[in-house]
Amino acid sequence: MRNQEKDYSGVSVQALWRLPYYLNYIKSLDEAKYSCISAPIIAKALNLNEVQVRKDLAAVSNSGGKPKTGYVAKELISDLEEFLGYNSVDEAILVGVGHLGKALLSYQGFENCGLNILMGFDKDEAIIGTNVCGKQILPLDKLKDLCWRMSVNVGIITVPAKEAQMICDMLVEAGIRAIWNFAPVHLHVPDYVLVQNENLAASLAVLSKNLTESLKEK
Amino acid sequence: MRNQEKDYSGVSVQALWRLPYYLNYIKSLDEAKYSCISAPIIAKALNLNEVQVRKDLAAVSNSGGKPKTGYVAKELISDLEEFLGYNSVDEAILVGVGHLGKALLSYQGFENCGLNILMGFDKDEAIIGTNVCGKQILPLDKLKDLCWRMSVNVGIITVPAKEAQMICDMLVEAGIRAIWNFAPVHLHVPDYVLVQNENLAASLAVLSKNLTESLKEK
DNA sequence: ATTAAATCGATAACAAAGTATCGATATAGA
DNA sequence: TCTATATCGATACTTTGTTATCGATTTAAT
Ligand SMILES: NC(=O)c1ccc[n+]([C@@H]2O[C@H](COP(=O)([O-])OP(=O)(O)OC[C@H]3O[C@@H](n4cnc5c(N)ncnc54)[C@H](O)[C@@H]3O)[C@@H](O)[C@H]2O)c1
Ligand SMILES: NC(=O)c1ccc[n+]([C@@H]2O[C@H](COP(=O)([O-])OP(=O)(O)OC[C@H]3O[C@@H](n4cnc5c(N)ncnc54)[C@H](O)[C@@H]3O)[C@@H](O)[C@H]2O)c1
Repeated sequence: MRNQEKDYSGVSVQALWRLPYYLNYIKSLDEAKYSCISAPIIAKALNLNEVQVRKDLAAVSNSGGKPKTGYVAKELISDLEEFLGYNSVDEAILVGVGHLGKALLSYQGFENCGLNILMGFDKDEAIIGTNVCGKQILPLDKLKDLCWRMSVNVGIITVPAKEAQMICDMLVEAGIRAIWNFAPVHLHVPDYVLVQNENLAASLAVLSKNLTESLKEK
Repeated sequence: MRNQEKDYSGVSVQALWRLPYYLNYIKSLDEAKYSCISAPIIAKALNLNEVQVRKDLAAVSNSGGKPKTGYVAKELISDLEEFLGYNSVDEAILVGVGHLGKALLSYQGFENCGLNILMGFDKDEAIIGTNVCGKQILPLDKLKDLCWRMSVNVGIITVPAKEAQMICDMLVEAGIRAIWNFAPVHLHVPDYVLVQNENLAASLAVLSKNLTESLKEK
């Protein structure tokens, strides 16, 4: 529901979620001081179990670590980036250029993660023809043709919940292979299309439930 | 890393994530036609296992279901809402009123989920004093005092990654008990403070990894 | 009234993820 | 050079989460 189910390449879904944190942490280190980094140190920094870190790293890196010293930071970084696909760019389009859509369109950080959002689509005449951070906003009727022509694989849905399934169908029709869905609904897609849900309301529910329980404890 | 670890009230973390989808789905049904709803139907609609649905519902609802007919939709809705804490409001403040922060501040949907974002904080003079959807933007030096006075429990972090830990410390100092963190970094907090990470970059990594593998398959 | 079909709840089997342990090995310091 | 220690990788174990099965129960149709 939340994540993809399958675990590709021997890496579990949950492990995959941890990888960006490893990468981020290792990158944040002072290179001179930490040319090598060990599993226990990473584990401590990220509040994880040391064995888990070792296992996760083993799954994505052949570089291997040395007893006493740990792993070579540089190699880990490049292995993680390679594994996460940060080096190969996916082309994406976004549908629904409202508050959230605009935030995503203007975010630079995705480019470092191998996602290139080419343009936005909306049904609102007022916004069609404008651009957000240099990215054009186009009408929906251009969607299919452009996706085919530019071989876009990823579609981002930031329209209101009740429009989401319709837009989803349109994206599938346009040859999209993966959908990043921010609308709080379950989408129906053919088998060959991936859906990654980013359900902030669900996330919030988890937070508030835990908060309630945590406050109760005292 | 991604979620809270503990499973309160006999509901696993993963189950908790599914609950909002159940709620959403059941609410979307035509009341007249579906005054009762069965686990197999819900399972089919959300692409889940029937037994899992039954188990999840059993954990949050005492209403119980009847053979042949299923559960009473109305009761399920109210039990789910109650369990998820949608009836009791948490007060929140948000720090970092940039692209993403503005989107969150202007989103109405959180109110139905029991989250009330009172106001925003930023360090940028240009935005301080303005308001977003009726919510005031204040300078950081007002943060601590206001949080104490209004007994704010939830803090939302939407500042750049490198500022996040500092803001986090400030929130902890201000008595915040739960942090919803949108910056792609691991935050260090005392035991009694909850952190829910909303790491879009990590989410994207999962998506793009799966996409790559999925495209490879054919 | 009896029977057939659908669904429930409980239990049990299975699968996945996380953690502990242990021997092997590389390094730093005696 | 030798020894103590930190860390690795592999294996075994534990916990958590998912799925299958089965008897019991309710309803609707014969
Ligand atoms: N803003 C948030 O913080 C936030 C939080 C959680 C979830 N979400 C979800 O994200 C989605 C977008 O939220 P938002 O706050 O940006 O909403 P919004 O109303 O600001 O933007 C929606 C945009 O979609 C466009 N749109 C509507 N119907 C369309 C259609 N059929 N085709 C193309 N474009 C269409 C509208 O013109 C508008 O520009 C919603 O599903 C919402 O539930 C948003
Ligand atoms: N925009 C997105 O789509 C997106 C996606 C993924 C992650 N994020 C993360 O969310 C965070 C915010 O992203 P954004 O795109 O809104 O950035 P942004 O630059 O648009 O906004 C950041 C805001 O924080 C304020 N700020 C900076 N330092 C501050 C401080 N010390 N105290 C108070 N306010 C401060 C700035 O004035 C600005 O208003 C970042 O950590 C980013 O990595 C954003």
